[in-house]
Amino acid sequence: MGRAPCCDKANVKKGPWSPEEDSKLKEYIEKYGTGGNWIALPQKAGLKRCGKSCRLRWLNYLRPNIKHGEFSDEEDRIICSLFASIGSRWSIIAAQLPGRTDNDIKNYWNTKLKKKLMAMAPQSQRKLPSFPSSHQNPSLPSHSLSSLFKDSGGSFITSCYPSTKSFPGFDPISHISSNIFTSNTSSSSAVSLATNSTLFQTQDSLVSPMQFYQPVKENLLMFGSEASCSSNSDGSCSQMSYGRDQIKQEDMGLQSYMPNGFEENHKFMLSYGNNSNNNNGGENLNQYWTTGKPPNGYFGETPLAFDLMEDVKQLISSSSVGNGYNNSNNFLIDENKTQEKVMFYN
DNA sequence: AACTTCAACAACCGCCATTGG
DNA sequence: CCCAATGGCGGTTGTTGAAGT
Repeated sequence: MGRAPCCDKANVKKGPWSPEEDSKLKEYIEKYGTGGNWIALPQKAGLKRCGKSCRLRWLNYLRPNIKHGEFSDEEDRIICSLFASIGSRWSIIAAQLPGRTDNDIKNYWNTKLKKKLMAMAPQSQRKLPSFPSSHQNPSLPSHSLSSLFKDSGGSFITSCYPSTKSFPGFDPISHISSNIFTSNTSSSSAVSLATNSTLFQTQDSLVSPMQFYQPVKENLLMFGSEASCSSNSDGSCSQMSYGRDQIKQEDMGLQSYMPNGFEENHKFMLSYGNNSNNNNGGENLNQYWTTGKPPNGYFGETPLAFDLMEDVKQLISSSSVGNGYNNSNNFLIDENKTQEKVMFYN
């Protein structure tokens, strides 16, 4: 038996919204709020619309401070840079562009920005390379420019936008706020990206997508709303930490963030604990890593990025570190309990 | 003027994650 | 723990108007 429909399809209006419907919805929400229930809202507001449709209309068009119209060069830059990094995570990208909706950005990318990019590409490379198929890596963004780098040997973007050429789409994104990837919802995981130049170089010494990011801290790739870096005993620290959302909701998305340089010759360490000092979970895991054997697939096996998340999930759910998915003590947590992290060291 | 093509964007659909009974 | 309801997201389709023939 299939899922029950969210509304009575026969009795809901579809198609473009009329001004009357808009004002009904706007007035109702401004007066009563959404009540946390979109499904019930249309009936209360006197609308013959599906709840989902109301939600979309409100979020994409009616809510205050929505920006319509031309995208600025600055916005182009941010979109392109983020797309190159995380792929088609439109909601995350939209969170970095106040007033823009994910739908808006998606449309803008599909109709203009992508073409702009293609138009600037050399003739021989105008066809975007094929992306990894879903059976290889179903979670990889379908239009990930990181994949594009891999598949095209890294030459596509560089030949479009050599480093000497100023192009709004692929300048470094140092201007992006440190709370990049912070969603505007209750979960406030954030990301800051950093790398050293060698770490992210592709195997064939061509350009890496990460070169578009300004290094913030050497040898560090961190996902989290504040920069906390734990060093290895030898002082080296190459760390990636991911916000809670990346782990819980988009855990496989971790692969998307795996820079090429990590695929070989890098060890990884997974650490859990609370924010300032590792708790037992972290200690257990550190011990696991320093004294025990790493999970299969961690060292020198390619494609590491593809295997990594499975191993992380395995670790998290293993008895040695407890059930990290459900037991928040096993994550790094900030004082607001919004910043749970997984870290990797080399 | 009529028709066709194309671009832009609004809206829908289906899937998946989360939540709460 | 299970499952239905709901929310959120990304991909896709539909609609509209402008431009071209």
